[in-house]
Amino acid sequence: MKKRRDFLRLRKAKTYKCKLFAMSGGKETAENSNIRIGYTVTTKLGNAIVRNRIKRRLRAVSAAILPEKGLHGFDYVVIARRAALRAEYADLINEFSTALDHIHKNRSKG
RNA sequence: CCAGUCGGCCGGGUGAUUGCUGUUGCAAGUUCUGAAAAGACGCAACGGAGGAAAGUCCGGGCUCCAUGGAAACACGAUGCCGGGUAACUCCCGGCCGGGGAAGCGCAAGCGAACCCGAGGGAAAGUGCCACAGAAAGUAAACCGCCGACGUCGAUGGUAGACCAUCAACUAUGGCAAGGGUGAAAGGGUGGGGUAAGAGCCCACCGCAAGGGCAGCAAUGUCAUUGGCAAGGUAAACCCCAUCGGGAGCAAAACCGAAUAGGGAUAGCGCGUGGGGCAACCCACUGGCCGGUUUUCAGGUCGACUAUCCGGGUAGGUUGCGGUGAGGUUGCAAGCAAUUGUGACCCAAGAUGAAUAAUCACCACGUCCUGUGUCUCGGCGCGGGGCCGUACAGAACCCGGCUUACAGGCCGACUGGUAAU
Repeated sequence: MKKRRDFLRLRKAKTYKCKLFAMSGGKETAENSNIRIGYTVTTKLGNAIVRNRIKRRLRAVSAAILPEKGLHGFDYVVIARRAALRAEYADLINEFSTALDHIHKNRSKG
């Protein structure tokens, strides 16, 4: 996602929080359209070097998991926390997967 | 060899695997996204951060807007001199001032290397100078010094009045040398002089004035004269001189939905007055237009209805990757900044923002340790720990400044020690 309004639309969506990041997600587009994801890394987390590194790690994780576990028509927003910089890759994978399960649960209602 | 100061440069390497991004080539579809504009998807080759890319503090290029003349005022910037540059508040060279170990001088002071300086004007004006101190600027007098024709005492002339000499004390008197306060006390040192003192006088130092000489200049220097007048602060107001349009790539150009506004034409006949049947013409008045004001000149605008048209917003493409104040390098000129000229080269282009990750080996530093050597603290060679390898990410492009930075390399200067 590249537009600010896409991010704002997910502010009230279902959210999963952990030490590494917070993830929001919801069904926003048609059933057959692509999965979309956006990353929020604020200036509080560090300088440009640190922020770029966090975004690269999160992209690597989502590229590994989303093709399998992501749902078409869903938008996701990942808000990074400082711990995401130094966390083990395996921990990131686990938390990311848990977050997706949490968001997808009870999706028939909303 | 050691220590210090100043300046310049570099700022990890090689390989493998997996990714990201751009360009080019090939391939591909009645494909996918989108109303459109436009974009996405495959394979291969090649390219892919910095010395500060940072802060966004100056100066330019570039883009758009504005830009009639004159005068005054205001605002902002700059501020020793010369040179460099596209330009600068930058750079180079010089001058001056301040600091400054050794040294010179009785002293005041002078003072090479090196460091620092927003370094025009304080003998136009105004303001300010805390605390302390008597006094902070038309000087003044706390302690202090002097001291009569005054007071008191002694001695003498003659017992007294009175007079003379000496000592002490003192002022509505003289002084500012010494003490004390302060960041700063109205030239300094030495001598003469005096009741005590004082540029009161003299010598030297400092200062000022006009002059000679040297220098493009800032300025320096020489003698003469003056006789000390002129405390500091302009990064307080101010004065003087010089210079100065605005906004920025979210600039700007092109393509281009919805909705709301805009323009043109027609109708109606519109701020005031006059003419005309009317269209319209003339005059006057008002609003708006440059930082402000004045003046001359100029431009522009005014209600309602209908029809038609096109620009702009969201979004997209270009701008934007390249012949450029370009890079590498040689020669020449110059103390230098820099300039001239020859040869070779063409080098990231993202936009929720690529340039990375993992592993192996090496490199450097550090710690532990073995060993050789000598001037006994280093240096050389070897092994290990796996500890450390910074600051930091282009965002239209250049020139500077400032700030951050693990570690390393080179050069110059000064001083010390040893040897020749």
